[in-house]
Amino acid sequence: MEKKRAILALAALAQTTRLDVFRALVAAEPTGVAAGDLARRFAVPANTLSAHLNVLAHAGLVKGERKGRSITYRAELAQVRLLLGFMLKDCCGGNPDACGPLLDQIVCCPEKACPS
Amino acid sequence: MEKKRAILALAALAQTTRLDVFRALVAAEPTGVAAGDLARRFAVPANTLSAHLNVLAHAGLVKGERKGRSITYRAELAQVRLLLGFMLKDCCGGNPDACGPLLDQIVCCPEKACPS
DNA sequence: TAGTTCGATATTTCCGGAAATATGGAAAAA
DNA sequence: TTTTTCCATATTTCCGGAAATATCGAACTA
Repeated sequence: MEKKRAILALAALAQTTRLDVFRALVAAEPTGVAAGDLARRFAVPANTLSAHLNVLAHAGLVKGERKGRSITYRAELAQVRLLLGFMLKDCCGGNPDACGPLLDQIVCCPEKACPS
Repeated sequence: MEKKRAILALAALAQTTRLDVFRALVAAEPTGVAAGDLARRFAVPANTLSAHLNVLAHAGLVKGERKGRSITYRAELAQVRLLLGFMLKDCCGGNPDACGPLLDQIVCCPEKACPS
């Protein structure tokens, strides 16, 4: 991932409502959530939420698809993967010695990270 | 890492100069770099860089220590670790099925991630 | 009806000039 | 020699203008 897109993604996530929405969409994979449902869930006006969704979409982190009258948004996990890869490269690539303890302490799904 | 601090960190990194500086400091671990050297390297006025360093420090991503008349800044790898953990938790914790392919494709130091 | 776009306002962020603060070296004074 | 004074360097703080962002009512669209 190039720096420019990484900055877009970081900025998109650096806002309370957007981070909440994004987390909800990741958790809702692969089904997705309608924009209106998100607006209700987080008590945000529809137009404000629309603007936030637009920022997330512009960063490539989510994608909307019309489903009848409503529009279902889904998280783009591939983009998340690229973003995390970019950030890890900054640390590990820039300073390999820091990589070991860094990855060791990441507690997420260690058994899947090491498919023996 | 709590959400508030994660947002601070994401916002701190979502800016070209700050991301550049942060990357340089990660690469310069554990020695660190003086503020003035960073200003020269990235051709940014001292006061502007000082403001950026302040944002990074407030987010806990870097830390400055006086060394004589200059101030040496260092990256806080522990905080980076927390931030990456937070982001991974959003994906893996929120949707464990997405975790496997996500971590599999992270190319950083795979041999260290899986210390057989 | 569900969402988006437009337009206006409030707030925040970015930037750099000017001045203030901190440190230490070197010369001058006691 | 010790202390003070002065000066140069390093960085931060203060300030305001310009640009970007956040928010929401109202109109528009699918």
